[in-house]
Amino acid sequence: MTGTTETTPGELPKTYRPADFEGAIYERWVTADVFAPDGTGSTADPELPPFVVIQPPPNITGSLHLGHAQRSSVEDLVVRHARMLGRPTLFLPGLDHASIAAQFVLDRILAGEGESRATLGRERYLERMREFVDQTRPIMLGQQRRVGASLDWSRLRFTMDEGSAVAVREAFTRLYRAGLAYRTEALIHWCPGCRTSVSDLEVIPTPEVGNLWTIRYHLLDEETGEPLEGEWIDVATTRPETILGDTAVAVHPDDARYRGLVGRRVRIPFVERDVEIIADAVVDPAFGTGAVKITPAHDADDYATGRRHGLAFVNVLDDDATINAAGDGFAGLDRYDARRAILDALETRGDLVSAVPHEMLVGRCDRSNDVVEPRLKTQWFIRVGPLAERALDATRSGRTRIIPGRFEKEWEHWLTNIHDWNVSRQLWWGHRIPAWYCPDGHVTVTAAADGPTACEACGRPATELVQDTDIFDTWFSSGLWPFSTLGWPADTEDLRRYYPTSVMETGYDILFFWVARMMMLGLQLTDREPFRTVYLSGLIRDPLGRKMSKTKGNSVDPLETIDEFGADALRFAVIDGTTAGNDLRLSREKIEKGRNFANKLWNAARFVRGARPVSIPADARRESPLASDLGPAERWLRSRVAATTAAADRAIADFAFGELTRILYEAIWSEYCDSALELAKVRLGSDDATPAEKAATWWTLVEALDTYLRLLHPVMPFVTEAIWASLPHAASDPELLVVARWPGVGEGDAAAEREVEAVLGLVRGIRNARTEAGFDPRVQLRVDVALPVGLGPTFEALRPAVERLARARPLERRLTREALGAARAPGSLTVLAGPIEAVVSAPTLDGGTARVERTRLERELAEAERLLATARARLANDAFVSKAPEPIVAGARAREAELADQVARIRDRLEG
RNA sequence: GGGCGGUUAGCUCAGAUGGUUAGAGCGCAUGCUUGACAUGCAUGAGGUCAGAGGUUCAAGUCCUCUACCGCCCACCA
Repeated sequence: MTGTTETTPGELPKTYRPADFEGAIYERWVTADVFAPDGTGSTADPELPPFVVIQPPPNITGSLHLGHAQRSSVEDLVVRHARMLGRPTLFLPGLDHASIAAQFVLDRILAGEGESRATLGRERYLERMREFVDQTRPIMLGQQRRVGASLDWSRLRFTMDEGSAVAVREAFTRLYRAGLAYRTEALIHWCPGCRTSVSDLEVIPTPEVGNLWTIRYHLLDEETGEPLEGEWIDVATTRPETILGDTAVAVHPDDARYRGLVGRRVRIPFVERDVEIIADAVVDPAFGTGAVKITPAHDADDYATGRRHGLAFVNVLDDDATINAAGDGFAGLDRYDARRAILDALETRGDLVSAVPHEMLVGRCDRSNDVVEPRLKTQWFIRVGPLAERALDATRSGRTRIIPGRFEKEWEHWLTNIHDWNVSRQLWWGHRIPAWYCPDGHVTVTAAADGPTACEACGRPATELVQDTDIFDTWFSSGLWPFSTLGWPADTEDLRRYYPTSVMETGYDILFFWVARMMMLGLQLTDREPFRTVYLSGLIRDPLGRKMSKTKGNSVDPLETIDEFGADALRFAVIDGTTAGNDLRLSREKIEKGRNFANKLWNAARFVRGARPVSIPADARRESPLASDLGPAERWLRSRVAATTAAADRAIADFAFGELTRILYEAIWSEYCDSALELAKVRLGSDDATPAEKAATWWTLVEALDTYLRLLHPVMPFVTEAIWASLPHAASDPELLVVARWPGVGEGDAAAEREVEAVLGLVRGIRNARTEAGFDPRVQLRVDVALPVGLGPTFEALRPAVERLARARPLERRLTREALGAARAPGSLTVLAGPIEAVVSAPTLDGGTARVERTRLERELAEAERLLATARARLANDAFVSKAPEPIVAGARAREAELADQVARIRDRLEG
């Protein structure tokens, strides 16, 4: 697309109503096919390196929340910026099947219908899940469009699609062949509510006050092997029901109290099992009684102890956390009912010694909040040690950078202390583990879609093999996301061209869940770091700092916000004032700020359009004004635009997006609207300016606005696109801003900036004096001005503007301060605006004005003297003068001279 | 028990490599129907940068300690 069309700039309605145009603009982008790196509307330079962001796939469980809106906004920002730089840019959309989260949601829905997993059975349950997902998918994709995410919809992926299935099977098979996936019976975390094992990360240690019960185990008579009434050992436990699985009692080897008991045996009550008292350094003699009951099948510590001492492992829990047959008389009871029953029974026997309240951490399921039970189970694990090494190397070497950098410490710590990853889940919605077992216990793992043809070990035919009923942890397929989405394991063109990806943006809360896994699996399977930069966003919180959640009722629906304020306002709100990795309290006020900013820009554009000089036709092609027709205000504006562009470039390079919006807000509102447009109004309406000069003024306004729209587009794409369409464009411009070029940095003009800002300072000074003296804001004031050498031409050029902005007429210019002194009359006001000095004549001469003037000058004098004293003290310090760098010292001297001059001038006025 | 972050205006937050007088928005005060905008304009008030030491010519910024708040990791039954 070359932009040679003769488009007449469109209209800009009087009122900014984002709902009127945002949807239409998104449709235009899609229709023009600008989001695909190779789309027909793309203006990308194929020679430039591609820029790739694979979207973190939101869970397909219902709807997007504000956190998603923020993520999408940040991702879209970097993507749109790269696209405007002309890089082939891929922003790939996706959805995550979120197995456990999705089952949790569906189970609740089913419960409302009187159904359950059990009543439906696997096949019908999965059917229901596919129906559910088919319902939520379009809702979620629609939400992404509303936010304005410039995703390449032709590449939409799902973690349960065929491509992901192939990748999952292939990845697992390769890990298995490399000895990095293994199956073993081990202690895992079991969530009775979800009826599945969960990983370490999904167990949330939750503080609770429970009880520490002390229980008496009777020693056995060494002769008869029968329990002795008078000899015992007291053990402490917080989970009495685990007594049923005890297979030893342990004491510390150096504990004198128990030295004689090591090697003796005790009888475990109820199950009537005789176990040995062992010595192990894991026991803390200072805690409880110093003796610990050992339940190797239901406690991580005890499991390790059991391994060391070759103890028996007795599993006493069923999947639903009821006591199983091993629990003898308590079989069938729920774990907590069993606990009470056991305590009652112990009390009856006289073996319950004490019960004291005890603060402890209880592991709860991240998803269901149920208390998780450690339990023995045969599962698949990923051996992460070697993978973690490579992930660490990626960040240590700088090949992958984490922003903000402080998270690299957590990354280091987690990856160096990582345990093997349990990937088996006893759920239904997910990728089934591609492992088949033969009656002889052999294992066959294959990536083949139809499964193995025969047992790898003994050759038994496929018909005799049974596939593992478990599925993978949802994060296993997510971990392949950066490359499974590009076609891996096939050697596709996409993979060659777009992998490794550029930026991975996500919340810091899933750094380990997801980013670390992608890094480990990516390095192992593709031999490349899957991304160059990890950008971690903070979490969105409510105005009180709480995490947003539907159950708390404090969550905000992004669509409602967009309906009311527009997507641009929301995008601005979640980016402005944020820093990487820091949480954001999102309030209505913040979104209003974004909406107001968009409205301001809208109205500024309306003004510019309406201010077009008659000499310029409505459908004129963009022109660059001649330098000779520019006045100081125009040179100042062009210089400020250049400075803003440079600052915006730097902010984006630093991933400092909060800084980016601050810079643009300031430039557009405070400089462009408050000053540039006000100065331009005067020149455009002046009888003295030539048509060429007026045209130059207008083109300068258009040029500046055009640049600001480009700079702001990645943050607020809709309003900038809408306004841009209403402005004249250059022949080289495309039709849509979304694929227009990012601005280059123009030339600065330090003199123009200095001089115009001095004159603007004079305006502010006069306004200030007027307000303080309580003069009627409407009345014209007579102002006499003394200027420093060199400021004359700029002052003359801007004189009409000053007269209008400060309501100062006549505005007389006297070259010397002496001449100015002569203009002073009783009751007049003195204004010191940097290098400019002015005398404002009071419209009415009275004592009140004089008093106000005197108070004001005295206050200014005190302040100036204080600053001067500080400046002098600094320069009087030899150490400063000799050690500080030359420019700093020179600056300090200039500062001192300026302050001294100011003090002298104020004194002069006060005394005169 | 380790580790990390936060503490800056009434509120929410910015403050690259230490360097003139620490900024913004909201809120507050006063005044404005100035021909783009009351979703606005003008002017102003408001901060011993959590506390205590230290390094330095110079500290909101670097170091140490302390106090609150929050987070991550961790096998005390």
